[in-house]
Amino acid sequence: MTTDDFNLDDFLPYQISMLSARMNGLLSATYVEGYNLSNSEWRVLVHVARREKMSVRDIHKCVNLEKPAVSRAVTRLENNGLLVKMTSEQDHRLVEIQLTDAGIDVLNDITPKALAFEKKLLQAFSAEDGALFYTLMERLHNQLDKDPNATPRKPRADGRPRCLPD
Amino acid sequence: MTTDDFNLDDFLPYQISMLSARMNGLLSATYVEGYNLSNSEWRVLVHVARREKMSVRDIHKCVNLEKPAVSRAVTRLENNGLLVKMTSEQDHRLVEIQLTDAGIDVLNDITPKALAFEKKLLQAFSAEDGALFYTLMERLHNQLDKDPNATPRKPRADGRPRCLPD
DNA sequence: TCTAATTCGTTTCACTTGCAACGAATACCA
DNA sequence: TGGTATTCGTTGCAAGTGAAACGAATTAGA
Repeated sequence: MTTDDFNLDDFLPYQISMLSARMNGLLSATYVEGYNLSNSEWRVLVHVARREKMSVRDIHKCVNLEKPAVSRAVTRLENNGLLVKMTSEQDHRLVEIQLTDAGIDVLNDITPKALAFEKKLLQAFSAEDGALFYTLMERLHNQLDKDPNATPRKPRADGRPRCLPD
Repeated sequence: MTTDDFNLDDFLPYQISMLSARMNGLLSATYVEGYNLSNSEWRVLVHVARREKMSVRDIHKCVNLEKPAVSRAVTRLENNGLLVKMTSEQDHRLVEIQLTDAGIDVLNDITPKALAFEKKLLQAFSAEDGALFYTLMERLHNQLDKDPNATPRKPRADGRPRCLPD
């Protein structure tokens, strides 16, 4: 195997990285529109919407963000009036994060746009291909799980237990 | 559409972002191993291997890196003795970048590891599924191309013309 | 030929990020 | 109960990134 034969463009991790960058770059335009939200802030906002009294740790556990990133995003969002932060009564280490009405408004405005963006993307696929693509991504995740050095996958945040506060 | 119905985990851009992050995070371990190369530096190194007398602009045009990122990566690689930089005779603005023997050695060591990593990932797929996955990614790229705000896709760097210095 | 526009690579700046360390609060356990 | 460990959120720090600006070199056009 000589070095010359290696072609970055066909290299799977690079391809996915490129696709991700393009896609998320374009998506940013959606939620930056008017509100100037960063990617991290949007993720936090979306996740906090799931439930009242979310803690920084809850968010960190579910969304793919480091603890400091969550902390800072929350601070910025609070400064912009989109959420409020109160120290928990039961455990003074914990912070209870909650959307404000303004935060809810913003989210209600942005969410449909984000979904429309996704929908437009998915027009590239037939219904079966769309499902297949998700399946294939899932297989790659499973393959990554086999490597102990891989970043562990974040649990799902939806209805099923895995991620809601214990 | 209420905000609560939105599930980040099923959101295509987020999913791809997660997959990319996990995959590239794990890959980094490969080329950091012993050489302490950053992602940018590895991309530059790989690309420079394609041809002698590569310029910063050539790299920027092909690899998905901003010009300043390329410039700095090249500087670091030069300081580490993996490539040399000479101003072009014909055009004094241009820089001619070229791997050193040390650079070639490093690349010859890392490349097979990177390919092995990719191969292991692809074990998640049957041969047909692998090809299909690439096809589906291609369709997503095409869909992104339709949006004028999307970052234009970098041309391929392989034998076929698109990317080699004009 | 002489000036203006363009190109190339670098630098600067503001911003984000990941990692480690820290103080405060709580849990654990002899 | 008292002392150690652990957990939580924040902060500092070093490094990386994107956008704009800049100087040097070249090209284009009057």
